Amino acid sequence: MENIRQSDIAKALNVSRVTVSKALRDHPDISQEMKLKVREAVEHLGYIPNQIARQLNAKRTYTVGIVVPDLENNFFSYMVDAMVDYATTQKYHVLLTVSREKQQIEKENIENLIGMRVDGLLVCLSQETTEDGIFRMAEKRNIPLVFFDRAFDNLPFSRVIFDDKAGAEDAVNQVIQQGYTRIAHFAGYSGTSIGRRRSSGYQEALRKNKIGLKPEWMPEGGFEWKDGYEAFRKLKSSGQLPEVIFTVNDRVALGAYKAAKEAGLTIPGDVGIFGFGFHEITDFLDPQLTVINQDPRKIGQTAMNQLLGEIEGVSVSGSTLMIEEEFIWRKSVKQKGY
Amino acid sequence: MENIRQSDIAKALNVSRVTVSKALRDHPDISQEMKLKVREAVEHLGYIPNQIARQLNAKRTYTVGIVVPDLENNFFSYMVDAMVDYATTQKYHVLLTVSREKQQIEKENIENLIGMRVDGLLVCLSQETTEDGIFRMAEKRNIPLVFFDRAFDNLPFSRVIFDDKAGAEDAVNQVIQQGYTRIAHFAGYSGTSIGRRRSSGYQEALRKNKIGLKPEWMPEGGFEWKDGYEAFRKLKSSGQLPEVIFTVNDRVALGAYKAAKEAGLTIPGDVGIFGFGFHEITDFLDPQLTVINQDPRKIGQTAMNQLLGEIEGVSVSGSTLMIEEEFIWRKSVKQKGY
DNA sequence: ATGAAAGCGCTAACAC
DNA sequence: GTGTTAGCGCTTTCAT
Repeated sequence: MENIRQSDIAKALNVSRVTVSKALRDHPDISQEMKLKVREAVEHLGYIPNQIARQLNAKRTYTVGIVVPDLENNFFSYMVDAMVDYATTQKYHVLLTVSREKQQIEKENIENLIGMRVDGLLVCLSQETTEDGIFRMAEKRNIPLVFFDRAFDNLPFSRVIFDDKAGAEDAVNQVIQQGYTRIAHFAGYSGTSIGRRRSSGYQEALRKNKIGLKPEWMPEGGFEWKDGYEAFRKLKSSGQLPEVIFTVNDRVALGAYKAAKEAGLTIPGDVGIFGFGFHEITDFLDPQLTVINQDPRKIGQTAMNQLLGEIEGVSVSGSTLMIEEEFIWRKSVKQKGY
Repeated sequence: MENIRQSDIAKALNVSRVTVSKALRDHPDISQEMKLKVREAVEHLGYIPNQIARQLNAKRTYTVGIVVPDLENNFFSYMVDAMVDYATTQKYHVLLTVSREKQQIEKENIENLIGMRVDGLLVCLSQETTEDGIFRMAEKRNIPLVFFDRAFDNLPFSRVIFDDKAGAEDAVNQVIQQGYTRIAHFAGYSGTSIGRRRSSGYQEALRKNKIGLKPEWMPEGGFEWKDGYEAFRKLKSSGQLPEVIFTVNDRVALGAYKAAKEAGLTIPGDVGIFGFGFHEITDFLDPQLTVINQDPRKIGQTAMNQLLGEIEGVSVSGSTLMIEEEFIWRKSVKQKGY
């Protein structure tokens, strides 16, 4: 059985296709009797409207495109989950693409999605991305676009991002209030805005508390557990171990745990560790990670909501929405109790 | 700037729209000179073909629909990641939906995707699903569909599933070969095919080794960490602790770890634990989990490959593809060294 | 080598 | 109340 069309129903009922079209959309033109007949035929024949045809006509697809760097990272999969959830409640469809952290793939994804005539775009920049050409062209085409989690600063699109600087500063400050002064930071890359914001919160907290910065305590590396592992080993072999390490994310914290344990050090006894993070993994770390908690669902929901708002013309583009973070004390940093 | 069309290019070049259409698709009819001109104009005007119009005409969308129970579960997000990856290399788009483990939402998702005229469907059944009506209708409509990870047995669609029975049987057998006889199984739900297959592999291994089954050592509960936690506590308070526990998945293992540690028991000294699992979490468990390793990317890749094959008419529907699992000894079960 | 005509399935404007 | 006409942007015969 092939797909059946409105005209098939029309033929079966001996009326014109337009009558059917109108009946389906409950147009006042059509009599109740006719509508009933049509509905029966729809049921009986298993008619499902061809959205493609509708979309061509309406010049609208009720579809949004998502470009995400990676879905294996649970952080992103939570965001996408929340986006799909919210889109579905609003009767929008979701076309999903993955950039694999590559600028070139990201660009192709966006072009493909524009070809598919999505009503709007949700993008989280790849770590590589430095060129904004493709975004300029989206701007020219008036395509609603919202950045989430990672964004360009100098483009007229809305952005939904965590308030990392405030989160980091608050956390480091709380740790300092507990009496710590020797606090290192495993900083990811300063080439990314994420890395910069977190580092700047850290530095701000030290500065406000009149604690000097030590470059050797702010090693850059990356965002994976291997990077935390390496950074810890280097720090250890330098003989300059701090009291507490603030890691740029939970994967880096994981690596630091591993290296610390291998070196025969206990957490938090010999060294405390805390960092940005978000989900159940950090509950099961031993000891539980003290964390600046990020809720990826919040960012996903907010971003989709903002985008749909812009599409429907009820929200203004170019907004910056900051998502709050919460510092949660757990076992991996000792509370001295000052 | 609005979207521009082929006719705009045609106007600019003073030729007919058909000439442009042909030039774009490198049709032999058109002169090199003309093609160059067209390409320049495309570049200059920023023309991007309207795929919606193409799709309506071609009666094909080069889009596949995915229905997945949940994206927060890393197990599924890995699968989806692999699917998107593979689809992209084959120039297919992906429409993503999430069923939240609800039969009703799953059904609506499938209807929506059919309305969007996807070329094929990839579905992982929700835990609730018992009715196959919607799948019967997909069958009638000749829509290629491939089940992944969770499937109906009695429908003429292809299925890509882990060979859990073999995996469980092999693992339990290996453990028995190490000299263990007192092995319990935290079994999830026997209402799911996953639960049944894993349990049946466990039972088969015991039977073949002439070890009696003890119902009190095969508690059912669920698939979350709380369930492993509860099951362990019950077992402990019954005073009937086995030497080794085989858990239906890694989350249940996690719960068992937690309960064991709270009870002051060491792993693997007082009790060994192993189970189905797949990703980095199990590397960071302390001790590392001995695991029947499942690779969700394999299932995702294979399922997408099978579906696209069926769409293109080169693969036969109704196939069952079994994905192999690998038993990996790590620290959570002692190898006695027999 | 180029173009005119028709159609993909649906909707909107305007008759009858 | 129901039907006719035209068009969304593109492709595919079939003429010229």
